[in-house]
Amino acid sequence: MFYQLLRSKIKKSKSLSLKRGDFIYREGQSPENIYFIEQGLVGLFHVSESGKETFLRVFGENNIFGHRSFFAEDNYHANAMTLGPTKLVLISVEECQRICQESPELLKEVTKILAQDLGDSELRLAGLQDKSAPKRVMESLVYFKLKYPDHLWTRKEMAEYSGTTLETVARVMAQLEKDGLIKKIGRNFEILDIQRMLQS
Amino acid sequence: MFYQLLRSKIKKSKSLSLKRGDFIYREGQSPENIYFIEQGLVGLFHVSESGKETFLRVFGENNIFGHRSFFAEDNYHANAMTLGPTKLVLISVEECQRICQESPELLKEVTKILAQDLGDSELRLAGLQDKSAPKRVMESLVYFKLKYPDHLWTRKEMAEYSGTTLETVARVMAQLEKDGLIKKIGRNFEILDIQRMLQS
DNA sequence: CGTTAGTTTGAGGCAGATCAACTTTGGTGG
DNA sequence: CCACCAAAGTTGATCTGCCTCAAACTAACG
Repeated sequence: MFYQLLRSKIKKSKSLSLKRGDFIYREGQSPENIYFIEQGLVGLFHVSESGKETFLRVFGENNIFGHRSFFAEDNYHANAMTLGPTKLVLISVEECQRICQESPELLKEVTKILAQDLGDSELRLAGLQDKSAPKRVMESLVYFKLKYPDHLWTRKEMAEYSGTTLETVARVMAQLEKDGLIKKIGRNFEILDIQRMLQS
Repeated sequence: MFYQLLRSKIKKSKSLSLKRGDFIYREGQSPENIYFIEQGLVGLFHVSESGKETFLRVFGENNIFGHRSFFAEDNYHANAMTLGPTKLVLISVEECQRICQESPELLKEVTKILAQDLGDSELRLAGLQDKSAPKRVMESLVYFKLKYPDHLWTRKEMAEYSGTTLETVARVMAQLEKDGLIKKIGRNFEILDIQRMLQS
């Protein structure tokens, strides 16, 4: 596995414990570390001039983040924020350099992750053009529930991921419950019929 | 430079000459080559079920394409099509494997390209949410004209890149000409005031 | 100079954003 | 344990940007 290989290569690192809503880094900063998630959940958000937020990527346990900027030799293009209590391992850029040189195998794994994420991002870009808002919301619900079933996702998070507004997410969810596709439980929800969620 | 390093590492390759509008590969196919552009221009397009096309990336001289799928170990997620007469060098996946192993330095360069493209794609994703159609069109005009000034870009290409329709592109361009920001020359155009194009 | 691909312009409609008011949830501390 | 309150969610009404459809026009190539 990727993360076991990575951890075995780390000689020097720092740890960091955070609560929900803490920022790990902000757009525009130059990367000082790559981050490994030992426990918890992190979201990557872009905030535009007008204040509109876009939810770019989610990172869960054993994922890394902050690597894009490091490899692009770029400043961060978005904000990284915890979505719940989180324990991180910080790997300095110097350490990253060393690890990459020492283990081309590991470098290739990171390349694979970037290539997959680029594909995902471009398919989302395309989906934004021709899929209706309800359809995008449904896909997001499935994505979040399958990948991170234990997290309580807010309407805002799901809206910013699917490229809509929280009102639209609420309306779509109300309709989906009427149609028997999901069941709302307090602020949480449960998917009753994944098949129909994805095909319609 | 990246492409000189790459070319020096290639031992075995094929060449291919194409005219405008030829497909190099199609969505869903499994990658058999990575492609290097010796001369010409190639566009990467995603076509959705409903038939809507999205222009994902442009590749010019000394660029590679097809690499994302190779590294993601994925099938192609889009169609690659020539935008003009083009001369390609085909590098088989076996050859790619060999080159990556032989030159981690080159691998790191490819990783950099992927990381940059991921950043670009995510910023476009964010821009699609909060920038108006006219603004996105203006940014696309600037992008295309600066990067590939010699190519005659169609309204359709610019629309599919900026996430609008050709009608909207035509309307925006008419207004821009009225405002003295661009000058239309036949089907081509010229930017008169880049500063104002980007700030407004 | 005919043909076709590309472009322009107009009219109309609608999906979904926005604004606003109200309700619910669930954590906190008294 | 309950009352309170801020945060989160719901629902309705309105409004508009831009897509869609349609039709006429024009560039550019053989």
